[in-house]
Amino acid sequence: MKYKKIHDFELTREEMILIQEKLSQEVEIISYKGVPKIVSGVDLSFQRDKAIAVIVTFDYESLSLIDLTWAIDFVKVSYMPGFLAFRELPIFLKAWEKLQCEPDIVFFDGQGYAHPRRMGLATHASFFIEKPTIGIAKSKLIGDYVEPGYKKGDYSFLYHKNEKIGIVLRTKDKVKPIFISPGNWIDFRDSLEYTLNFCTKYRIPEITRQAHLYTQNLKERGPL
DNA sequence: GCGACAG
DNA sequence: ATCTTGTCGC
Repeated sequence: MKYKKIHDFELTREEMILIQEKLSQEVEIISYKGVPKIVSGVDLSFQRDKAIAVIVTFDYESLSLIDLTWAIDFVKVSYMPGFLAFRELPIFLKAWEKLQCEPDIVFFDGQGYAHPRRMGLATHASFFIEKPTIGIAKSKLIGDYVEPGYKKGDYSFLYHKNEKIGIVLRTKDKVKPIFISPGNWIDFRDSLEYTLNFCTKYRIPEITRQAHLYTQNLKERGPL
């Protein structure tokens, strides 16, 4: 949590860019050491000036739910492409503090390394929670790629300025692919493998799909 | 100037 | 992301 104070004040676009550029120098796309046992998925839902964040934690092997925590707070920053972390991290961290278990890896609903300054939501978040992270996006932010095959498991790489920044994965036969990118302290190969572990029968991997279902559910019940 | 643009 | 019903396709 050593970078938390960075968000304790209003930031201009230029200041946010400087923060992203500085943090990006510390990103390490490296192989994950060991086998993940407990993993978490994060998703947020908005309504007017408030938002709710949900963190679901699963057993990597059995895909059974281990824990579920959530938090609600007022949204202070509007959405701006490239600066999603500044809008969603505050509320996410509030839910993170309630977490009783300690996940090995955390999946986020957005980009990781596949960002203009290599500092997408998942990557930025890693510096607060100090855990390996992976970004799972339903659409592309930046980069170029060739359409992957149409069968589940087919994939291609996403490039930006001659650098590999992500993976375009077909998670189900004949459906739009999703965009996977390492957040931090994990590499492309592991990000792909761990994501595929959660690809059962839907386009969105269970780890983030479940978080999204709970987020929509809690909204309907009143809390938000 | 024009097109792109995570959630 | 959010506002919302029916409907086309496998």
